[in-house]
Amino acid sequence: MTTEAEYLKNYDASRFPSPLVTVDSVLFTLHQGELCVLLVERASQPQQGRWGLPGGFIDIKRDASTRDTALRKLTEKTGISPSWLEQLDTFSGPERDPRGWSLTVSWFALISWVDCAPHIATVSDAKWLPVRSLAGYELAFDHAAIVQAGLHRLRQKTMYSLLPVYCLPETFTHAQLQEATEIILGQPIQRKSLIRRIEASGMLEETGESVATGARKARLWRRKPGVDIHLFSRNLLAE
Amino acid sequence: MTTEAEYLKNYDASRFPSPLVTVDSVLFTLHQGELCVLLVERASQPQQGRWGLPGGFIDIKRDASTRDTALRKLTEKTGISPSWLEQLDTFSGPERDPRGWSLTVSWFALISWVDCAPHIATVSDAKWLPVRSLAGYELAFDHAAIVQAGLHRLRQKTMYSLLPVYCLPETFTHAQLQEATEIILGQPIQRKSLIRRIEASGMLEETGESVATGARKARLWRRKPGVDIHLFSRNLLAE
DNA sequence: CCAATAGTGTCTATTAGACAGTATGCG
DNA sequence: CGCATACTGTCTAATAGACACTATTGG
Repeated sequence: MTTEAEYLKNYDASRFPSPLVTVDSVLFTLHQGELCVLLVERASQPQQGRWGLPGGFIDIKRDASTRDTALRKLTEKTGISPSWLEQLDTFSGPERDPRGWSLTVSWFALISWVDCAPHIATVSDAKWLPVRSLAGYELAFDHAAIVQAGLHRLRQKTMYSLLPVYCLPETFTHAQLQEATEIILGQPIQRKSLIRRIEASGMLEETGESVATGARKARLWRRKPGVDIHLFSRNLLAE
Repeated sequence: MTTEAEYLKNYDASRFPSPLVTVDSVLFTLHQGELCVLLVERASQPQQGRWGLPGGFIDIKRDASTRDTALRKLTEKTGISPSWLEQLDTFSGPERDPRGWSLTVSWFALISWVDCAPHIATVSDAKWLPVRSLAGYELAFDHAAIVQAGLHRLRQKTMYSLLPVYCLPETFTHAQLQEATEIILGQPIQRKSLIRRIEASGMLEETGESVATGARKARLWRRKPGVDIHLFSRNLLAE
């Protein structure tokens, strides 16, 4: 009989072959009417020179979870933290990375373009790619599939929540949220439906400010501090 | 400059400290009016003797993905494959396993009780625990949190799909599906609403058989082969 | 025929879609 | 004052909830 203490004293984690573990993030933003995903150029082998998702290995000395790893890697690239971050899926198998059996924990993130554009613009190994241009790229590893999973999550969740607010600056108008939603869904939505949802959600509050848009001034809104995302029980665009 | 081939030749995966990776599954079934989760008694350290989720290490020689690992471990315990299996979430951190920084990929699974009861009944280290009795158990590691995540997924998805069919035998009546749904949601639903959804989903077909229940015979239904799950655009019980 | 369960008809409630109508601000 | 854009009112459509009604089967 071995006690747990004795067992742990003699435990050697390297005795069994273990997969290569990485953490990758699909970070979306909206810019100039386009939904864009953040890509980084791989500086080292394998697949050196290819574009792929921002990510890398867990630093078990510093990261308290894979969320921390995702945040750390994104902060390195964008300069700031995403406004939204949730786990997406894991992808695994013997073939997806030439170094061997590998597993990546993927995260799904949103950020407003104005919040991170300055930093991205100054680095040459990171860029925003419009998702409609993805077809022309051969991404590293299976990152194309991970981006597709992220797109699917984004579009689904946009149908039953106000998730697109996390792609907008701190304050925004109804029209901006409508445009963000329409870009993500790829089709127009009813402004009235959106405004009804904003009221029902309890997620947003007026700042009291207005902005001129060339005609009647539009009220500015922001996320209520400490209020969680609201999930609706019906979808938009339920054909 | 190193080519990818040269790089891979010299690559040593064990150079960097890597997390301990496991795969665990939350397998639910319905039995005697109760929602139950499969637990196994840990035969070895750490946490020997505690009950926890069926799972274990990836066998990189045999498993083509963590789905394969989940299936392999479930098959060892239940004797057969679950009717539903989807990825749930990953849980990670330095404290969740006493052996060190660890990560588990959790899977969410459903099975009909009649399909696996015979095998479970013959093994002493596995059992079905009604979820309402979970409070009295100290599960191994953070498995209590993983079970809660599974329960949440099950209840959410039951609101916008016919997921409970995967807890039923191959053929079943409307009344059985209604009862399964009510046990999962913990409250009664309208039979008419359920039947409307069955028709609209296109997921089920009549077998042509009927069963006597003590009164009028009930028609039997089964999942149409090759037909995927249907997601509704509105929830049941949208208070 | 009666009891019990299966299955249907149909009215109401809720919320999205459509779109017309009103309000406001600037030239 | 006119126009563009912001915002509102209100009708329709789709689908869930409620519940009464009919159908079938065994005794």
